[in-house]
Amino acid sequence: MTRKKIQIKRIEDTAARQVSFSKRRRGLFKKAHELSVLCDAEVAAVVFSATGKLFEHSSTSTEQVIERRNRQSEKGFDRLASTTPSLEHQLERSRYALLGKELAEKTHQLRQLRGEELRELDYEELIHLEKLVQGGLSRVVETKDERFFKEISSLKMKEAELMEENQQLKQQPENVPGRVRVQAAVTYHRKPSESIAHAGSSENQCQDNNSFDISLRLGLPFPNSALKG
Amino acid sequence: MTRKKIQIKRIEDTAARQVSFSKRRRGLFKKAHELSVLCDAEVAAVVFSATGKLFEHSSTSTEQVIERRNRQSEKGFDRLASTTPSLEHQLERSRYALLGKELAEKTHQLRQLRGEELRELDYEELIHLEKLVQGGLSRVVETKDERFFKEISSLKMKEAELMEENQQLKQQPENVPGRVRVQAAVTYHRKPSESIAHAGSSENQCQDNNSFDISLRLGLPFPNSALKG
DNA sequence: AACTATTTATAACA
DNA sequence: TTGTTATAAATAGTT
Repeated sequence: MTRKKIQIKRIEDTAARQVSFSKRRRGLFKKAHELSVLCDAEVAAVVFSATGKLFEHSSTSTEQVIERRNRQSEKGFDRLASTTPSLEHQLERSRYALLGKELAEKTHQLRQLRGEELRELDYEELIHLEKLVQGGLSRVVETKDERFFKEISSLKMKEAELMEENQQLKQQPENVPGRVRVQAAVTYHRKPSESIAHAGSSENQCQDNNSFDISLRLGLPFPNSALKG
Repeated sequence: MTRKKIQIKRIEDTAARQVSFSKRRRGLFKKAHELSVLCDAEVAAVVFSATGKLFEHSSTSTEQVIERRNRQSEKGFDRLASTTPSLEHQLERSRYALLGKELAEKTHQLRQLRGEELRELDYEELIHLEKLVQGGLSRVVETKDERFFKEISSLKMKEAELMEENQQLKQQPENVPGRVRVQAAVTYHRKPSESIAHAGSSENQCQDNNSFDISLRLGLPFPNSALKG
């Protein structure tokens, strides 16, 4: 809160959000530390970044604080736990339920972002959702165009290089040490004329060009997942 | 840290310590809240006072955050695994793992729909994603405009009805059986003239109109969830 | 609980 | 990322 007062709502700019996250996380942990020391308290703070990374700070150990918290809040549950199958089982059950809840929530959010299940949203919420989706769309388009532009430039550069090379080769028709390079140039030149017959010429070219190989998909944790459902 | 700088060490004066505890605890929770909202993070803070009282704050639920933390380090399973690898347990564990995988996938999809983590998508996938988001946006806008239009029409109809009613009443100034309706009409007529003095006349009118009550939010399964993150 | 004089935290910028 | 700085926010001591 400086240089300018900000509203407490999601920071849309990704870079700024990440910077803020780092700084504020440090700030939070410092405050937690001070509280524990100054006031003789036991404090634990657990933070997950938007990317799912875990950060934690604790005056003792997070385990210990969680354990103490469980003891504190459970009290009446112990008797029930001993009667039913096993404590472990119950724990697992509740963890499972919690996970299911999270999953349901995320599924619901997904559907809303895709423009479904909007009946339950009021006017203001719809406007907010629109802004959210609009923001997402902008970023997608931006990324797409960026990549498009890069690939175009890369292709143009390569084209220019090859044309120049060919020009030089034409000027010295019978040059023995340059033979291999001549073949490469010829291969390149043949392709476009071939592809008039086929439809997907640009895609074929892509496969020939290493810098154009965008099959990062093999490294995807969830290949194409966002696109299919 | 004011009036005088203090050292970060246990405050010896009991009263001062308690006051500081209250103030700083609130401060910590506020910071935790801000971090979660601004940076789209999941945050939980657990505090035990020196007297053993438990305070906690969490962007979602403390349970959920603790659970996620367990999942993250995947140490939660180790305990179970070391005890009884019964068939039942194994089944449950695999179901749990499956659920976790789904959750991770959905989380990832959500981020992509919001225009993040796009690096791993190739050009075609980006185009597909763009269409998807565009479709969602269209539906959101459509729904929003539909609702807007409905409310406008409803208001206009109401206005027309009332105007007609007033017109009729003006033509028969002293009509005994119509007395109740005259009062209603007069009430309606007085409002706008009153509201010249006040500023927010339109808002006041809205509150009078049931069809304009858009507080469906109370029925939301996950209130605002899709909109906040 | 309020009030402020200060210290701290931090948003924007570099 | 790391640092700087102008300003907002938190809060120690006080009432």
